[in-house]
Amino acid sequence: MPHTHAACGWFKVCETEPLSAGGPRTPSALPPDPNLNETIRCRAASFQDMANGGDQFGLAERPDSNCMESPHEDTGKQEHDNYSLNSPSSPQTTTNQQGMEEIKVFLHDRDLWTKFDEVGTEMIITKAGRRMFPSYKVKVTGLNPKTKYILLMDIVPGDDHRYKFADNKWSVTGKAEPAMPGRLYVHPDSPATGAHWSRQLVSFQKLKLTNNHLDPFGHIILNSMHKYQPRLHIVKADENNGFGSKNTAFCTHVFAETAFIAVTSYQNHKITQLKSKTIHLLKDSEVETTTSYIVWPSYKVKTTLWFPAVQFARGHVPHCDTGLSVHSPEMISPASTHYSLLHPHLQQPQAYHCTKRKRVEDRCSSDNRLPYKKPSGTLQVAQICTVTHPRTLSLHTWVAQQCCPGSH
DNA sequence: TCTTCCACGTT
DNA sequence: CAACGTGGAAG
Repeated sequence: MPHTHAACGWFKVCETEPLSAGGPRTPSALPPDPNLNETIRCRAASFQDMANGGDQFGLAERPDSNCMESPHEDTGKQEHDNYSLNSPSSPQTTTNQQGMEEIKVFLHDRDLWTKFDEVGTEMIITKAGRRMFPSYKVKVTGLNPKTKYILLMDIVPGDDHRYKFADNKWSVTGKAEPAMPGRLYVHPDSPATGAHWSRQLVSFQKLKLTNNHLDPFGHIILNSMHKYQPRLHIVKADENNGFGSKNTAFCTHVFAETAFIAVTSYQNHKITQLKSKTIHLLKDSEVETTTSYIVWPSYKVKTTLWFPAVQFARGHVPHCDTGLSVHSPEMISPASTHYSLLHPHLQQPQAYHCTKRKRVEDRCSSDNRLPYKKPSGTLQVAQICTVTHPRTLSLHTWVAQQCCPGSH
C-alpha cells in the first residue's frame, strides 16, 4: 500500500534515507585535502569519515580520485584569481546517466561559506524550523534548456560523532544518535526546464531545519550537535526517462564547505559575529550589482528529441505510487537577468557578466530582516567531477522506496 | 552544557 | 496588525 504522508503530503517531505548506493564503497575515492590545516581539519576528518563510514552515512558513492581534475581549471584560475577553480573540496559530483555529465553546479557565495567553514559552520535548528544561514544557492549550467529537471536537496550525516562545544572549541563527545530518516526538500520551482534553472540563481533559502523528530511541516529533521552535509540532486524529469524508470537520470553535487554542525543556539561566538557582520554587509551594499561568472562553453545538444515533461499534479497531496507532486511555486518574477556570453565557441572557459536588478525574493537575507545583496562577484566556479556510476541506485528508485515503503 | 521560550523587529 | 523570524535570557 502506498504510504501517504498525511501531515506532510508534499513530495518534498517524503522521508528518505541518505542516498547510498548498493555498490561497494571506495574509501580511497576522496582525495586528500592539500589545504588541510587546523581550521579545516574538522571538515576533512568529516569527509574521511564519510569515506570510511559505510553506507549508513550514505553520501553517494564517491567518484574516483582522478576524476577531480578539470582540464580548464588552471586557465580559469589565471584569469580570475577570485575563482577557486582548484579547490580540492568541491563539489563532489556523481552522475548515473549520460546526459548529465555536462551539468555544472557552482556554489553561490562560496567565499562566505568558506569563511563560515573555517570557523566551523553552525546552523540553528528549532522546533518550528529555521532557515539556513548562509542560504544555499547555486548556479547551474549545462542543463538541456528544454528538458525538465527537478532540483532537490537533502542533508545527510557528516560523520558518526556527537559533538560538544566547550573551552571555545568543538570536540567529539560520543557516538552520533541514529540518523533520522532523511527528508528531501524539493525546490518549489520543480519541475522546470533547464532554461528556467539556468536563468538565475537557484535558491534553497526557504528550506528549514528542525530538531523536532515529529515535525509535521516537512522541514528537514536534524539532531543537535551533530555534523551534516547538504547535497544537491538534479533529477531529469522527462517521460521516457522519468520518475518511474529505474534509469532516472540524476546527478548529485556535494560542496564540502557547506557542511555544518546543527545547534539549537550558536555555540561559537565567532559564528554569531560572522553572521552579524555578513548581514550588515548585505544591508549596506547596493541594489544594483554586476557579477562575473566563468562558464565552460562546452554545452552540446545531444538530441533534438525533447521528451515531454512528466506531468506533476500540483496543489494536492499526492499518492506516491501514482505520481509525485511538488509544492506549487510562487510566481517567478520575469527574467531580469541578462547574460552576455562573450565567446561561446571557444573551448576555454569564458567570463561573462550578469547585471541584474535584485528580485524581490532576493532582497531579504535568511532572517527576512535586512536587505540582501551579494557583496561582490561571489559566484564561484567549483571544481567539477563527472563520472558514471551504473550501479548507483537511481534517485527515483531511492525516493520511491523511501517515500512509499512496501510499494516497491 | 544545551534547549526552550519569549520579547522584539520586520514584513 | 498579524505572521514570521531572530537572539538572548532563563531554566
